[in-house]
Amino acid sequence: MRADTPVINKDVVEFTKSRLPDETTIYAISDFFKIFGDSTRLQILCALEANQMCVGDLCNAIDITKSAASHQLNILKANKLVKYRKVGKNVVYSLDDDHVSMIIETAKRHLEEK
Amino acid sequence: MRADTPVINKDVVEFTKSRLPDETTIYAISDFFKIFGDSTRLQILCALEANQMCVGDLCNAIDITKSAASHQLNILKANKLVKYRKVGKNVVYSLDDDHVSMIIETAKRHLEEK
DNA sequence: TTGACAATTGAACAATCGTTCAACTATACT
DNA sequence: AGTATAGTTGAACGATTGTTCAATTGTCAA
Repeated sequence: MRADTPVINKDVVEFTKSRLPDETTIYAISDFFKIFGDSTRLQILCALEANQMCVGDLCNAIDITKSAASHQLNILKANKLVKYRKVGKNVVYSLDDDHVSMIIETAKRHLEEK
Repeated sequence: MRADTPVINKDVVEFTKSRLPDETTIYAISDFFKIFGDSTRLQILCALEANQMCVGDLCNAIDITKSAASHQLNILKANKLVKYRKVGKNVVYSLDDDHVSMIIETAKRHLEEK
C-alpha cells in the first residue's frame, strides 16, 4: 500500500481498478515500449524496415560501431523484433514483426499533430 | 563517423540512408516511446483511459504516492498526453490524445502473438 | 593452417531515470 | 484568520541503461 492519501471518489477508484491490466501485462507492455525508446534501436528498426542487411552495412547506414550494433541487435532479437540468418562470413538481420511499422507510424502521426 | 567497419553492399547502405527519418524525427519518436516505457506512466495512462480522475484517486487506483504521481503527470503533461483542470481543491486529469489507446492496443496484440 | 575479416561478448564507465523525502503552495471550510 | 487537505516541487539517492574497449569466436580464402 503505497498510496498516501485518502480516496475521494470510491466508485471511480473501484471501477478503474477493475479495468486495469494486471501487473504482469503492465510490465510486459512497458518493457516492449522501452525497446522503441532508444534512438539507436529505433534507427536499427527503421533501417531494417527499408532493407534486410548484414551488421557491417547496418553500422554504415546509421553510423554506429559494430559492438554497439551487436549489443542492441541482441536486445531486439531477445524481444522477437528482428531475426537473423548467417550468409557466409556475414549475419543478415531482418524485421520479425508486422507491428513494428504500424507502431512507429502511429507515433509519427501523434507527433505531427501536436 | 562512428562506423568502424567497411561497407559490404554499397547499394543497400545508400538506399537505407535515403529512407531513414532525419535525426530530429528519430529523437522525437524515441522520446515519445520512452514515455510508455515506464510501468508507472503506463498505469497512469491506462487508469485515465478508464476514467478521468483527481490525483488522490489515481494514487489509490494504481497504488503510488502523491509525489510519484505528480512527477509522472508532469512528464505526461509536457508531452501532451494528459491534460488537467482544477475542480475546487482537486486537480482532475484526463487523456489528451486519441492515439494512446491505439498504441497500447497494438503493443498488447504484439505480445499476445509471440 | 595461417591470416584477414565479420561479428559477438563481458566488464567498466558515465549518464539518465524514477522514487523518496521534506518543504512548500494553494484552496476550502469554519 | 487559522487549520486541514490536495497537490506540487527540488534535491538526493540508488538503480538501470547504453557505449566503449579489449578480448574472443567463427568463417572464408590462400
